[in-house]
Amino acid sequence: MNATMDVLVSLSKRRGFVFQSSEIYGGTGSCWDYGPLGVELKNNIKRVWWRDFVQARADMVGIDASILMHSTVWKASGHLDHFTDPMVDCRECKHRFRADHVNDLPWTHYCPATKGNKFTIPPGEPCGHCGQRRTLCPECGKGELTAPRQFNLMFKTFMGPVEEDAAVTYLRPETAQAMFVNFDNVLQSMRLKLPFGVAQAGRSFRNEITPGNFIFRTREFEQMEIEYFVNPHDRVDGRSADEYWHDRWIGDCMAWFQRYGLRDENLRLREHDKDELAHYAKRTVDIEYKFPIGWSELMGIANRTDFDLKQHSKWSGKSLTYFDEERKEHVVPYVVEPAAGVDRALLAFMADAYREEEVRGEKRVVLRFHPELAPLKVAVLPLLKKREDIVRVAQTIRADLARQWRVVYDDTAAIGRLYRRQDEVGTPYCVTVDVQTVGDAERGETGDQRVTIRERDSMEQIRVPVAELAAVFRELLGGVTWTDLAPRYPPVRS
RNA sequence: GCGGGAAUAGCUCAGUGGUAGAGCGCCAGCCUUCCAAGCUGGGGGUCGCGGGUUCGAAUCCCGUUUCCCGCUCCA
Repeated sequence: MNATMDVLVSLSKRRGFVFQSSEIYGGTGSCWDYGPLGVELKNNIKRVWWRDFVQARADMVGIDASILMHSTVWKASGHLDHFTDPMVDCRECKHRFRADHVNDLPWTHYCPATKGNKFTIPPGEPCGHCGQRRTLCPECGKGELTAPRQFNLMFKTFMGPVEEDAAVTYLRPETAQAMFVNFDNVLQSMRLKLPFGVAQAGRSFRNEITPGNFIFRTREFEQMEIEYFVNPHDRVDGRSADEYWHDRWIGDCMAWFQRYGLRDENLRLREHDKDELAHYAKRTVDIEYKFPIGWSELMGIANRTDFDLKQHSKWSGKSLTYFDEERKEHVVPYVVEPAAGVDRALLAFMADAYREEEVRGEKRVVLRFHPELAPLKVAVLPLLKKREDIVRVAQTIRADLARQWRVVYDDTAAIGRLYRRQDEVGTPYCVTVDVQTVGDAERGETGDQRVTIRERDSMEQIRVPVAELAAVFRELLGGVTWTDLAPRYPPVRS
C-alpha cells in the first residue's frame, strides 16, 4: 500500500522524524521541526547530494552564504518588485494591479447613462455622464477587483537594533542569488574555467500564500541548489552549451533520485509551458514525484540564461563576465539551475520507502530506506539481557561501530519486537548477540565469536565473526548489496 | 478569501450535563535462545485555547487558534 500523508505524519511524530513546530503552544502553521531521526535522515540526504554533485566532480565547488543579504540583491533579482506590494486582481480579465497605484490609473468606463459607451476617465474624476466613480477594473472596465492582498512573499526584517533607523532587508527566498552575487569571487579564487558550477544547501524563506501538506510547502524550508555556468557560445554535441547542459542536468538529477530509492513509476518530468515560465527562464523542466497528495514538484531545473548575472552587473556596477581565452572576448555566462527542496526530497524518500507487509499473519511496517539515507545504520540487540557476557559483547560492538556510524543499542523487549521497531524507522541492519557467540563458561563451552546480522528488507540472517563486523558494514553501507555479500557467510534459519 | 468537518493519553479512537476511558505503544519486573509471545505492575490527559450558561461542562452556547476536505486564489 502507498503511504497516506496521515500515516507519514503520524509515524514521523511517533518515531521522532518530524514534529510540528511549537506544538505545545498549539502549533505554528507551516513550520515543522526535525526530530532525532529526522535530522539524521536530512543530514544524510544533504551529505550524499554534496558528495555526489560537488565532491565527486572536478567542475563543481560549493559555498555557504549568509541568509541576510544586501537588500539591493532582491531589487536586482526582481523579487522585490514582484512580490512585496499589495496587489488587486480583476476577476474578469485577470489583470493585476498594485493596489496603491490603481486609483492613479485612468479608468475605462462603460457608462450606463450613455448606453454603454466607453470613456476613459482621468484619475480621481467621476464620470461626467452618470457621476459614477471607479468601482471596476481600470483595464477592461468590466470586472470587479479583489480586495488588496499583501503579497509579502519575502520575509521583511531589519538590520540594526533600532527598527526605525535600521536598514530593511529580507530573509532570502532562494539560495541562488548568493551564488550569482559571489560569481566573481568564486571564479577568481578558484581559477575556474567554464563550464563550472557552484552548489549550496541552505534555508530559504517564503511567505507562501497556501502552505500546507505537511513538509511539502512550508514558509521556512531548505534548498539544495546548483548554479552551473556555461559559455553560451560554446557548442556541445552540435547544440548550444546551455541547452546541452540543461538536458545533462535533468538526466543526472533524475538518476540521482532513482539511485537513492525513488521508484521509476513515481517519477516523471514535466516541461513548463511557455506562459508559465518565470521571467528569467528560457526553459524549465520539473522533476515531479507522486507524493501522497498527487504528482507535485520535487525539483526544478531551469535555464536562467544570463538574466541574473546581467541584473547584478547592472545594479552593482561590477562586471560579472568570464574571459574566453580562445575567442578573446568577455562573455556573460548562461546558467543552468538544478534546484531541489531538501524537505520535499525527504518526504519523497520517506513516502517511497514506506511499506506495510504481512509477516506471519502480523502487519509489519517498514521503511525501506537506502542504507546511505537511513537515519540509523545498525541496531545492536542482545538476545538475553540478563547474561552479562552477552551484554558486554553487545556493548563493545555498539561502541566500536558507533565510531563510524549511527548505531543504537536496544534490549528493552523480545527480539521480534526489537526487529519491528528497527523496521519501522528503516534501520537496514541488526546485529544480534546470543549464547552461541559467547559460549557457556559454566559448561566449559567457548563461543564461536560470531553474531547474527539481519537484513531489513529480506529479513535474512547470516553469521559473521565479530572481528569482521566493521569491514562487513563498510561494504554494506558503502554500496555492496546484501545479495552480493550474504553468500560469503553461513545463513541462519529463523 | 468562502463553505464544511475535526481537535480527548505517545498513536488510533470511545465517551451527548454527574468521579477521565479502551486498544495499541512506552517504562519496570518475571519469563523468554531470532521476527510486534505471556504474566504482573507502572507512568502518562488543566478533554486545543479563552469566555459564558449551570449546583455541576469533554458534553450546551459564544469567540478564537490549529489541522483536514472542497471551492477560490496563486506559481
